Amino acid sequence: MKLGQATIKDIAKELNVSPSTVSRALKDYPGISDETKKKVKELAEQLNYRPNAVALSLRKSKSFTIGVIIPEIVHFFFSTVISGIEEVAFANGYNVILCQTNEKLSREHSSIETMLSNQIDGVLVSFSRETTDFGHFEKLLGLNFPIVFFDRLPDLENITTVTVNDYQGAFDAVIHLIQQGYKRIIHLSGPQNLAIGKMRKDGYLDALKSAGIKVNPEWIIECPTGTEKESFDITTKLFQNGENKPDAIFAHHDIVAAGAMMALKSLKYKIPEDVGVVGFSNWQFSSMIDPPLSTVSQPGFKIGEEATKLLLEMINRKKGQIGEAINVVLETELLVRKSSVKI
Amino acid sequence: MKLGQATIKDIAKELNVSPSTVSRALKDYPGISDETKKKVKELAEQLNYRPNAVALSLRKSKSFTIGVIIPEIVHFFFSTVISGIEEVAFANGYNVILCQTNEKLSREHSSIETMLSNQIDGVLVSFSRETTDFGHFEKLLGLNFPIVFFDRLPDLENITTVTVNDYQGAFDAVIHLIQQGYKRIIHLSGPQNLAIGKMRKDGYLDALKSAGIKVNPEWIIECPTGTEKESFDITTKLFQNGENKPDAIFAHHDIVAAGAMMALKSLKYKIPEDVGVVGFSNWQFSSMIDPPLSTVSQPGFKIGEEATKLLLEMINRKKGQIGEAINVVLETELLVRKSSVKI
DNA sequence: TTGTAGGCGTTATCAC
DNA sequence: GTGATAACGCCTACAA
Repeated sequence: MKLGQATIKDIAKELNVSPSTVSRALKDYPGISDETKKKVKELAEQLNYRPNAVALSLRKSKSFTIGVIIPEIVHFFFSTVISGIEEVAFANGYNVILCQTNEKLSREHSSIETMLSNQIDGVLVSFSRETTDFGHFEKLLGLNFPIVFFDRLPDLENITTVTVNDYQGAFDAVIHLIQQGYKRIIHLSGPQNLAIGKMRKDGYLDALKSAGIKVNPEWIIECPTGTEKESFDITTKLFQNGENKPDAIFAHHDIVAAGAMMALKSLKYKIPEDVGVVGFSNWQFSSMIDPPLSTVSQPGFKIGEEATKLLLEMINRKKGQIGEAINVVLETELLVRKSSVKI
Repeated sequence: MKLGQATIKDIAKELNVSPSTVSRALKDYPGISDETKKKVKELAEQLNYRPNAVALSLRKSKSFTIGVIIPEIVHFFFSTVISGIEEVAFANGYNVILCQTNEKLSREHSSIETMLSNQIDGVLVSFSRETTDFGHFEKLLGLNFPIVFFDRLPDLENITTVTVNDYQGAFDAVIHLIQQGYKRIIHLSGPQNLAIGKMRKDGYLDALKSAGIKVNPEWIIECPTGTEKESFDITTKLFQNGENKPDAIFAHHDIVAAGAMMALKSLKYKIPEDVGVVGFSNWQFSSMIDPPLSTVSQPGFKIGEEATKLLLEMINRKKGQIGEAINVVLETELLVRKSSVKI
């Protein structure tokens, strides 16, 4: 009532009818005379009446609001996902409440608490890097509360998920490098406690195996934080000395790849002639760097869309009953640019 | 009640006390026996009681929710702003409802409507490119509804705003180019119906004037959509033929600059030797492209923080009474990288 | 120290 | 066709 907003009562009083009549008139319920309807609607228009969604939420025990829990908004990938979420939610009359966890478990807990307090109808989750125990989600799942996990999946049964085929994406990328004639392909991997990190590594390993290349365990180097600087340092160290140096890099994501490329360039290696590079995620910058970075694109917007569609279906009890698992896996696409084209 | 959540009533019934007693006990109101308090709190804990924020909103006519209206979430700048907003809101117990307009006025209207329906306590706005009439905001401002405009400002009096000093940022950038010895500096400008576009152009113009360089009106080329491709095409055309070609580009933002750089490179111009380039906004990719792009960095996160702080103050009626204008202007920082260092 | 009642805005149910 | 009432969950002035 900040705005001195008109309520149904105000309209009722002004027209000397009961609030229920006004309510019915506004919603074109049967059994209201056309005359009353008209009067009510006109006055509503005039007073700029706007239904109070909070009162409706209380009344209906439904808020038409969904929550989104995300590690970091500023990651390009996540921002595209949010964009997709927002589109579908908006189109269906749902609001989006956003919380970023900054990869902190504590923040994940409190975000969920406030969201539940706010009676969200369901939640889309990509959990934090710190999250290893999923009790807070299990409790909700046990109550059949609608949750869709996207991008990062917990090790739980009967959950609804949307991911990309990270394994296949990685596999394709490495096969591509092999086809281009690269032989000593290293992997700058992501944290191995996230499924996503494991999947990409597995794709890398299987690609090498399928080409009959023996895997050197030293070729897998973890980049836990995933910053540009980290991978710059790692790459510099790797290529500075020693023999039998790698001739290609498959990076866990584009930032890591970019850091590696900068290191290579500062060491005067030529990309792609001396070293080929492929990243993951198709960040916005990837096509603009020099040479343009080959990468595996993930359909972020689509992930957001799909996850939200599923969530809304669960909310409306069409799908996702207890015990029913739905797992959507979206395909990646290998974008071949200059950084990996030797031939 | 999706979750079969316990309510105050449930607790009251179980303990054979009245709901008001429970309410008071939970909030440590004076005049409740320690014994009752303890019993109530224990049971609340046990039942996993969680206050219903919706009921509270209705009761108090205050939702502890703020709205954010933003053109595009996937713009790096905006995503950093959102991040700042989210941080401050979260720290103060406020929720953030997010709507992106995709630069559509119609969407801006409907987003505001639903947000108001949801009884948001205030709103942070960066309006769409299509918005030229501000009636919908004026109406709210007239009702003393808390609004903070950021980044893009409407031409209205007595409003609360947070921006960066676009003029100064542009001025600094162009002076820098001049100091580097560039003489024929063109400006790939933004849409001139946004203040931001005008400010940057004015900074450009004044910098040239202050250096005694006569401005050639043909040196200002508008890039209305601001895509990479657009600026690639414009730049290609510009540098392909004709004499007395420009020797530097000041671009309205980094994407435009990146498009221009790609065009220059494909025409075999050397950056920065033949042509210097400076962008605006310090997008994430800017330091990673080749050569790294000099740019004017805007403190996006800080904008979000400041705007939210102001909004919360207005909501709590500490500042921002009718007729009081607060305009925060944050300073930009020129980041000199390779793309503009000739000397 | 605790209980009662009314109300925030809306609508479903029953009554006239 | 329309009105009165109760209820969603919570808080608080007032009463006891």
